[in-house]
Amino acid sequence: MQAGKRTNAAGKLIRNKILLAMIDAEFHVIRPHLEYVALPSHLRLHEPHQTFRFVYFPNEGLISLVVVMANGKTVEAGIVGREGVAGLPAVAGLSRGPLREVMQIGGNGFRVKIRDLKKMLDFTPNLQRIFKRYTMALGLHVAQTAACNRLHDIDRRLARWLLMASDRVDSGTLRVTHDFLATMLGTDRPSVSLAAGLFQRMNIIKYSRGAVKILNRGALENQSCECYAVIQRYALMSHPLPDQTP
Amino acid sequence: MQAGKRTNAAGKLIRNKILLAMIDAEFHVIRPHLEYVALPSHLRLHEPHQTFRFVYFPNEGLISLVVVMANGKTVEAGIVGREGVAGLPAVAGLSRGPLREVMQIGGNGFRVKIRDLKKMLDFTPNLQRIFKRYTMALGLHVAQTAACNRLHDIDRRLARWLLMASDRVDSGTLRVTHDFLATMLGTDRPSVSLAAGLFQRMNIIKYSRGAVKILNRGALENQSCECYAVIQRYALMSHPLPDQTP
DNA sequence: TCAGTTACGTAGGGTACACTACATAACTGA
DNA sequence: TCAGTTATGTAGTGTACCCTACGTAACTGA
Repeated sequence: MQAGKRTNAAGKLIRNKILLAMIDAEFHVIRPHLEYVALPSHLRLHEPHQTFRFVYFPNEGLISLVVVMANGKTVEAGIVGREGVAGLPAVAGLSRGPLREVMQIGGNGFRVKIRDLKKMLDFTPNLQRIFKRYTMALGLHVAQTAACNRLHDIDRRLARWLLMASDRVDSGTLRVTHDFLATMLGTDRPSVSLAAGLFQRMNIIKYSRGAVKILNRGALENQSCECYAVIQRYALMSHPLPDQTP
Repeated sequence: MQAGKRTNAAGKLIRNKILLAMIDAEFHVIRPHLEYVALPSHLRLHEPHQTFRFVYFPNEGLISLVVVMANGKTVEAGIVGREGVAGLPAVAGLSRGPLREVMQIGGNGFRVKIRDLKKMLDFTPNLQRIFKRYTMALGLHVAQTAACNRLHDIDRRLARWLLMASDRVDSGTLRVTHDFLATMLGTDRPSVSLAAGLFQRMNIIKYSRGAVKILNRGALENQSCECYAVIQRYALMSHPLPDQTP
């Protein structure tokens, strides 16, 4: 069982790394509560200042943590793939949060009611430790992003974002538009088109109507700022537990 | 005792709100490990990518969490006063972090060796809950700061910073230079001087050689962006436990 | 008292980028 | 097939702010 594949009660295969990193004894506690849900692109899992209702464990796809200002401007503070979980403030006991959590790239995943999760947390100390480490690592990720958004120009931030997103969806092709990228990078769409057009002319990426393909990853890493490596480094620190899948 | 003032073993009065929020039974566990230390301005409590050695509970003063880029540019990701604690990644089990933790405004406080703290955490579940909530609240604070640094101009960010700092040191006078403010706001010193000069001509603040005095708090709040209110709101959520001091 | 240091004032050029506007090309559905 | 919608190309203007440079004023210590 330790070495076998995991599924929820309905037999849906689990790919989310947090669920896979749980120890068997505790996984059996959460398993009955794992509801398989489609997470299509642009779906908003949580709106700012609303009460959390679910915690989401994505199997695939990408969740953006976005700050929305009163004037409508937005910028991404963090990013969550199948290595993570969305709805963390609720786990820590904060009923609301200032972030929009939105599917940037679609996929599927599992959700658990906050109430159910809270009831089980006292009996799953190992999961608590996983949450603790992941929360901290995400916080450091957000901090580095904060600095990057202030200090680095659009070209480098775009390169960083593409690399990070690519890592989290395990794919060299990303289904995103310039418009959505602008929302993430805290800039406007023409600025993204300029930066993306530059990379395309350099044969680093290739894109068309909502799909970006990375052609030369090494070159993209050269274009990116140091923030990619920093975030990568501390993201890895959050997964000390062995992946129990074969 | 519940209603009395708290001190460390050497009799030093405790003003840090996390230590004051602990329940008696757990405070007795940590008390012998609380080492009273001076925290003078500009003291670096932790350097990026170094191993954490202590957790700090400031009594007064202000700790800045600063991201330092390879090119030497810096920007503040978060801020900690006597309501909080520095060195959180170590508490969560991450031995290092990308942030510089530096005293922005001097004071005194208590420190605990990471090793000692880790040993006691299993026996202090209530403190664990406090850390969990505070970590999350600080993460949300950092996220909002990230967005603010990207989307709002220097005037508003300066106003926000002065208000936040003033709240955390319980004082209308802040001992900071334009130079240090530039480091925090991720800009250069002349830009800070221009913004500060504007506020001074408006009789909102008054400053001279490293001391800024807030003359008209309401006006400063009007100059600030919404981020001040947002951060304020979620910072308050992190302190659900009654303050046990009279 | 005076040199050295630190903090702030200010100015001018350069640039990234925000904003607006409009054009084109591709997909979509009736 | 064609209108409507969506995604991207591109241009031109304005501006915040970065960068550098240099000046002045206040504090500090010998």
